[in-house]
Amino acid sequence: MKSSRKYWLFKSEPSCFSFSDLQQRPEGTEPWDGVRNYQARNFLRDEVQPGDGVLFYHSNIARPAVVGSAVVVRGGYPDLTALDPESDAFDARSTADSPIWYRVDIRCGNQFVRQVTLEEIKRHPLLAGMELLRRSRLSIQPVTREEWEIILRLGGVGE
DNA sequence: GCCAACGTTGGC
DNA sequence: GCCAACGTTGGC
Repeated sequence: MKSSRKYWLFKSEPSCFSFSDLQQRPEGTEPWDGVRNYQARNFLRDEVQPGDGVLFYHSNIARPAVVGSAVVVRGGYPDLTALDPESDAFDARSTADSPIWYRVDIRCGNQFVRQVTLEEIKRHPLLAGMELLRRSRLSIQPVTREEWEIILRLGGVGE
């Protein structure tokens, strides 16, 4: 049985990696690496699948917002930055045989015509249950199909 | 830049 | 396995 498509929200500080950075990558594709939180890791390793939809969220700025969509093009595989002593995300506990951290690859979808701000999400009755409003620290979050559709519509785009 | 929330570490 | 100390996230 083919599992159905899932939807996610990925956070990024735009000063670190923005949606426009993603758009400028070859084929708009980038490994989503450096995640060092176990719950987020579990999603990346076990649940995020090729074809899943991603809401790209800019955090830690004056006007936090979902700014675009993306699609998963490769499911969970070991995050090799954990093995690289030169990397900021190096983790001495992780090894090639027994990796701790995982990443997925995403490809940019559409930049929103208008950003969907955190403030707007808070005010929207149908978005009040979003994980984003409850688990402030989680950088990879599941999103329902309904939330996905509403936010794309508010953003003024299809996928 | 402040600071509350909260995930992680490590002593016991 | 508890929990205090510590570090980081992220809204404001």
